[in-house]
Amino acid sequence: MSDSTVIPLPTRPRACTHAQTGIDCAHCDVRLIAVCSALRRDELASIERIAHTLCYAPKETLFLENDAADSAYTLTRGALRLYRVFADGRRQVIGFLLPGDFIGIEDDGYRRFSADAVTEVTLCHYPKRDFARLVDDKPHLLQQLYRTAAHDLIDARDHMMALGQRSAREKIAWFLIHLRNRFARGGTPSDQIEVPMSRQDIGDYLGLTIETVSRTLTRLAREGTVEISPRGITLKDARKIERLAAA
Amino acid sequence: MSDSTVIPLPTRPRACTHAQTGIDCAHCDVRLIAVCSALRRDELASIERIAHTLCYAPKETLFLENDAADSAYTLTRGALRLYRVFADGRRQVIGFLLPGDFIGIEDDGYRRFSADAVTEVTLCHYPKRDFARLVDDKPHLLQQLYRTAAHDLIDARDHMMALGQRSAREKIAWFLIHLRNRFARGGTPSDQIEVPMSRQDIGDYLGLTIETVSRTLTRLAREGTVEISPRGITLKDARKIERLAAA
DNA sequence: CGTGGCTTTGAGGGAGGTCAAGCGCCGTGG
DNA sequence: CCACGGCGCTTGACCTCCCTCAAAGCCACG
Repeated sequence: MSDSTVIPLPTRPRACTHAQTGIDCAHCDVRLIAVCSALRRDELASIERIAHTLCYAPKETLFLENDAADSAYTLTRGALRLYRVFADGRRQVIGFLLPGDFIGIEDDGYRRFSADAVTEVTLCHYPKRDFARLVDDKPHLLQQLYRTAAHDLIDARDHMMALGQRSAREKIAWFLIHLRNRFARGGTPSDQIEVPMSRQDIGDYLGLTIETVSRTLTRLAREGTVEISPRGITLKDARKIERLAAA
Repeated sequence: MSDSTVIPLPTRPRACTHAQTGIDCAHCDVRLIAVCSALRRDELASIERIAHTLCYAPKETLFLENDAADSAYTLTRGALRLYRVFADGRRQVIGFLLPGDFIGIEDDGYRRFSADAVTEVTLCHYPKRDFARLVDDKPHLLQQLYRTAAHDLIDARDHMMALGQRSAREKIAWFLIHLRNRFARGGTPSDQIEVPMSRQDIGDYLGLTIETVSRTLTRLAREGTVEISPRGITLKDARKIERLAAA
């Protein structure tokens, strides 16, 4: 994100074409991994009542840093990018969110980062007020939020390790392993990794330029360690990548 | 932390010489900023009952990554260093803790980082079991812990910005401003900053070598922007440092 | 007064950034 | 249907910032 001083504008969210039918938590894909997993089956109605579904197209912006934070979200489909930018345009991608992830933890009133859609995304949206009331009402939901925050902290510190100590090669390896494991979320991780984000995104996530990302990947590909395809990367020698990532 | 493969051993904590008298939360220096600020005056006895005071000398280790996490702490005096190390000895300092800071958030059973004393420190120590029971009992304490976690997350992401996007010069400037503001904690920040940690610590905190830290500081000093003394740094041109740090 | 730890300073090299050009893919419009 | 343009990715040449290696200075402490 070197040059472009174009400021993205928050996009008006749109009702999803496939979401004519309202919220049905019991059959939600992320029921078991999202924060709402803290709610018992008979409590689901209380969150269904305050939630509604939202969709964004790739590149659309959910919100910008310093916006008023008047809603929380659970991502149910697609991938989001969270980031902060310096005045001069340098961008740090804080993280990529995948289905089951939650937004709404750290803001006391205003957002501490910007968020936009990497792919087509679907979200479960909660007005902040209603959500806060719900949390007040259900202590186990607060506990779940606390666990989520704690987990995010671990993630952030892993990320710090990568940014501060690893070489470009190690950063890329770490990114691939990290992405693979997150896609798996408990299930068996596949070495065929979908990579929906651009080189620019990856670079800004790892503190590298797009050229270095590209060069490093092609070098790994030439060595036969990975295989690069238009919308994904396959680990041909997962062990080697893991070793690099652990380093 | 390039070479040394010496593994520090957790140190047996010692009763503090000046702490013969047991815990007295009402007169605690960090009463208003620590997590226990969530407790009403009449609730203090419940935490005094489970807490006791601990002291460590500089360089002593509280615990290591992967240790069982069977206690939580509030730091009441001195400075701690939290860090993780790679197998090959590379070290990332996660953060420095100052009076009022809390340890005990992110571990589900074992520690995610190591911690040791930078200066002489005093801690308020809580056995994990007792502390957990207390939290279960007091929802407002859980809320406070949640806020603390959220705040730590913001901190971690600020740190990520520094590690990923800033030059050596900007990193140092950011570090100085950051430290100054944390020492102030609401009060008026003084441009005379105590810097108890070594160049090695600062380097590992910022993803730089000690040589780069040293060179960058002396360059700032030669420009008259800062003044370096044995145990501290004075900002002679705070504006300039702030501008660099914001970058 | 010597020894060891921490810091500073210098010289040299290399990983990754910068600048620039070219390629492949896809959507658009003639 | 093909030409064109734009965007994202790759590749190359060059350069710079920071790392590496080495030596010397400065305290503090025994």
